[in-house]
Amino acid sequence: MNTFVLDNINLNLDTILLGGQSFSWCKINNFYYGIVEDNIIKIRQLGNKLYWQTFPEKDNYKLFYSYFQIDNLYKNLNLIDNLRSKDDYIRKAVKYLGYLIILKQPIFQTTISFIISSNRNIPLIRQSIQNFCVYYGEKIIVDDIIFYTFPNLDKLIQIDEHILRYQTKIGYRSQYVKSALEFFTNQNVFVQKSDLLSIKGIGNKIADCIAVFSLGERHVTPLDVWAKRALETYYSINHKIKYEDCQKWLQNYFGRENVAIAGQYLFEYIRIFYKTKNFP
DNA sequence: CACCAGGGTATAC
DNA sequence: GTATACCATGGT
Repeated sequence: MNTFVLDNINLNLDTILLGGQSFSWCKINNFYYGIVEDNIIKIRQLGNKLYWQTFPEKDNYKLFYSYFQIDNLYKNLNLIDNLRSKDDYIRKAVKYLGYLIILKQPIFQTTISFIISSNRNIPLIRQSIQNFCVYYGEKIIVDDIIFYTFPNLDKLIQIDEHILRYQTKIGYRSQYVKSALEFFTNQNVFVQKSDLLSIKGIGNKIADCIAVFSLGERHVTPLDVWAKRALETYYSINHKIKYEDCQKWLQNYFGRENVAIAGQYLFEYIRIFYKTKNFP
């Protein structure tokens, strides 16, 4: 395993990897294993060290550094410290959740994943993504555990829409996946948020998921039912406020560069305590 | 049985 | 521009 030494900080990998950002990580024997398109990333945090390895290509520094945004790590943690002193709920959320980072996930897998996420809960989304991998991905064994990679464009485009719908259990969203596959077939490398809105099944919220979790956008956050609950509960913002106006309010309140990470804290924090209405 | 889940589309006004 | 029905699937 490779080692990355953290400067006296502790990342909350449970929330970062198993929360709302990605649906492709699992925790086995205290190691996290993540399916990142053709690769598996294995990681564990012990004391102030991150131990990591990649498969099947070993020691893929480029992948690890990019996915975990290592080059921006301390800058981003600084932003969290600034936010904490500025807002009481962020302060509570950081106190409870510790340090979170926003991953930079590959565009194709992220787009398919969040198209599938619409109007469903996280366990069900996970299950569908896993179906994609098991049925259409490549088998790869790591530590005697069987994984399946996320299928690529060339593979998925061969699958009949009705078969895909039946096997992955994504229901009516299969036509949205098809639209995404056509988009990537005609798209050369660079993807912008405005392009994503041309895909059927992608509206404001899912486009923001992809922008934040894959394209590195920082000045918006996905406004789903949980984010709206957080805004209504903590900041008395009516949930009927227009989507774009809501983002503007967040930019004004938290600062333009902080909306994504602030939103991530509010999302993960309220999801834990919403039922009890008690926010320690 | 009703209602909900990291929503979006089509249609109607 | 805004409101509403509808969309599959599985869990509670």
